Amino acid sequence: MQQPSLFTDEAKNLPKPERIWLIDGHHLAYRSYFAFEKLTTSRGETTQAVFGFLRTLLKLLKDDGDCVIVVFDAPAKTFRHESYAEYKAGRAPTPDDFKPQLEHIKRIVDLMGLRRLEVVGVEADDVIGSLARKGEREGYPVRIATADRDSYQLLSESVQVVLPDGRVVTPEVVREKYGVSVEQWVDYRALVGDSSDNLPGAKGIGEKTAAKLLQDWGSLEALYAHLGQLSPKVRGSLEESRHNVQLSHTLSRIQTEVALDIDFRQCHRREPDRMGLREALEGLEFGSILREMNLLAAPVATQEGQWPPPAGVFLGYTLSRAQPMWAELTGLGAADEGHVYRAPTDAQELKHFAELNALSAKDLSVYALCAGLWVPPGDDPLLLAYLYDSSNGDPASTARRYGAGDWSDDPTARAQVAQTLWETLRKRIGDNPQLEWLYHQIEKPLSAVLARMEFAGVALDAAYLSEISEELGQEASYLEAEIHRLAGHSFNLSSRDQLEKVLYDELGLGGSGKKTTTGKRSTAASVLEELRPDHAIVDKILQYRELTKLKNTYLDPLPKLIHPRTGRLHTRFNQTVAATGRLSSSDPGLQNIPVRTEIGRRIRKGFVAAPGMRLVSADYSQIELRLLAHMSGDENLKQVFLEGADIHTQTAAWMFGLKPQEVKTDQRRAAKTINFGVLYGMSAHRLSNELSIPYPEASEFIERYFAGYPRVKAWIETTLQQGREKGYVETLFGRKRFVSDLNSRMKNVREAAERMAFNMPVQGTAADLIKLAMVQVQPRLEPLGAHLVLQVHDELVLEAPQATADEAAQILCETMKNAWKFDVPLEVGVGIGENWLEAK
DNA sequence: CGTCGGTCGTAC
DNA sequence: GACGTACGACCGACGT
Repeated sequence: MQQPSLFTDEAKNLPKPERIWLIDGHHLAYRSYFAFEKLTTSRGETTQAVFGFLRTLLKLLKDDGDCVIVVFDAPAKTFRHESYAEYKAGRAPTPDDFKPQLEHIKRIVDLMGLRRLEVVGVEADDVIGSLARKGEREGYPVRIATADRDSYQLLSESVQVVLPDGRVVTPEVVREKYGVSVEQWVDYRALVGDSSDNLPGAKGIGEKTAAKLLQDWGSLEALYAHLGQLSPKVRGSLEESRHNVQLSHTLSRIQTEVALDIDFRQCHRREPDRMGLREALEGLEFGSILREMNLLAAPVATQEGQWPPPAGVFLGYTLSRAQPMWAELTGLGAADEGHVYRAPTDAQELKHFAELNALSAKDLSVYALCAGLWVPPGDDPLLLAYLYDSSNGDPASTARRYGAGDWSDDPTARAQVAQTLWETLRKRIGDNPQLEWLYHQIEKPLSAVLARMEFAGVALDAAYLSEISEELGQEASYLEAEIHRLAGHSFNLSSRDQLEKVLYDELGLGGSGKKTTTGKRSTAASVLEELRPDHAIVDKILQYRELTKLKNTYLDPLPKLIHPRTGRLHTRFNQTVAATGRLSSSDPGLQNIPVRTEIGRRIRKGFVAAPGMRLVSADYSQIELRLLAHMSGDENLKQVFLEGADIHTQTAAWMFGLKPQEVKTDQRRAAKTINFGVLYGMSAHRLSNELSIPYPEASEFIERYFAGYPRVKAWIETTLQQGREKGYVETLFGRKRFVSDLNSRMKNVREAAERMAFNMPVQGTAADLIKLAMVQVQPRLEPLGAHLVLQVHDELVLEAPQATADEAAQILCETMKNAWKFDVPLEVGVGIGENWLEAK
């Protein structure tokens, strides 16, 4: 597909360019910085000014742009000049992340073969003004690309301004829109002013008045010469603002007589440096611009091939809805290098393949299972993209980011995107053996395990859940009536805004002073807990909240999601969502089924084994702390686990310098809270709340904790150091998470980034581990007629025939324990039951 | 009428 | 002065 491009080879050295383009580089970049939505690379580098600049430039030039001069302010400037420029720009000093972007822009301008011009000691405006006049004198049509309205003074028969949105401004446009001639433009600007350009103008004189005055009197000079003949109001304003008007006039006036040694005949565009451009744009992750500039490897002319295709193709497909268990196939196609294949829209066509290579291959595989076929997912470029950078997970934005094309609704186009993305990412990952290993040993085989789990689903006792729902519903409506009575009127209890008014305004409760992010007074449970003694209504509200939460989130929705054909509940296990490498579960999410409260546990009982079967649940004990022990190498922490001691008691012993048997319950409780909190970066503030102890004491506890486990502290520091230097942190197996903001100067931003950064390696290694266990255990369950049904981060649930349940439990437990060898042993708790609660 | 950000609450 | 990772219900503002 040949399309007009900036980079076709047609731009030969012609004797005389047809048109001169003058690009206000600095101004367009600066405007893009603010006008475009914030954009960063996966490494956290801000890029929207570069992106916006290029987008605008490409749009404006299209294929017309033989002689293009991009003008920037020269770096060597006097202090006076700089403050003057900033005054003129009317903005705060340039943001820190703008300058690096400007450097990218300049480099790219050079790589594109455009003429870049910086004249020391002359502002870009004045360079452009002088070039425009020069071009005009020499008989060229001139176009100036800028958003700066001061440039209108340069307009003439042959000089036009093009705004970033593509609109062309001519003298007629100015006359029509503003009612003044271009010769009057500077005077007009001086009168009206412009707050965004920080031109003060004349107080009280707006666009209409200014235009009228200039129409009547011709010029600013004439106005001031005839002040006596003006209305008192206008005269007063002009006199009072004389200084500002003069200043605005000076600031707006663009120099046009700067002598510049430029020969437009020498400004023809040079051949772009394609390799350099490609590298630069890839580094910036501008996939869409790479495509637009036709910089990607020339796509081999695609031919229509005969269906069925040879093995090894990538499939593209569309489903009627996102949940494959509930979807119909609406389109199917395939692509390899050089061919596309259109397929009949029929699941049976998938029989042609031993495995399904596709973007989101697991979904297609699950769909195939619904249609009675088991074809495991094969290669999935999205899994590679996710390993390459765990912020990649959705097909559309990933395809765009790496220049693999638009994620359209056409199945063959999707297949081509899959093919392209696969090639691109394979190259990028090629030199990283850990990511290769994660792909081949974990993510790819795991996708097949997950497909079967999703299709297997889990049985639900709907009648039992509906009984609970009924009971909770009655209890809730009783509580609601009571709450309305205590409040003195009825209101929507589900509205936290209305509740806020009732509690704090009408009933005058004090509150903890805790505010939400938007400044409202919080009604969260932790706040209400403190208010409980102050008014009887509070306890009722907390109860009401618990009941309706469980009813509305679990009891009522879950039975509706039972599949009519299987009679079971089928969650989706998302493999490319969580930033740490964990799985997520949705439609419905089954990784947050209640268990902590009594009613919560009743809900868990509703998850049951099929008749004649048992549920087996196995969970890692203290997995993250064990991995922390291994990864930090802390001898004390390792010793706790090597000895099989109680981690919380032993931690208290380290902290308080006691023997384990001397540890008091409060001390153990404190240690337990810190053990849980340390990996999340819990603050002393939070700890003092949690334990109801004074802040200094909480602070001291944390110090003692790190004193007891010195290498833990060191490991956190090392991890953060790596994050700051490399831009990413990683798990034991090399799964990466890029974390920006570790070098932010804003304390709260930086510290939030730090908590993410040192949490990920531990949370992510735990995720790697259980995924590995899942891949290992799956084939061993098959002979027993058992199969996995759920994964909840550190827990696996399987369903096994009653006869083999014990053996399945044993295998599950052993596989989890031995999935990988660490410096500390892994403990796994296991249980068997007719429902999930019993099994745990 | 749908979408989306904010708030809240479940899990690990 | 915010404790990491998710999903999802509900409200209310906003756009069609």
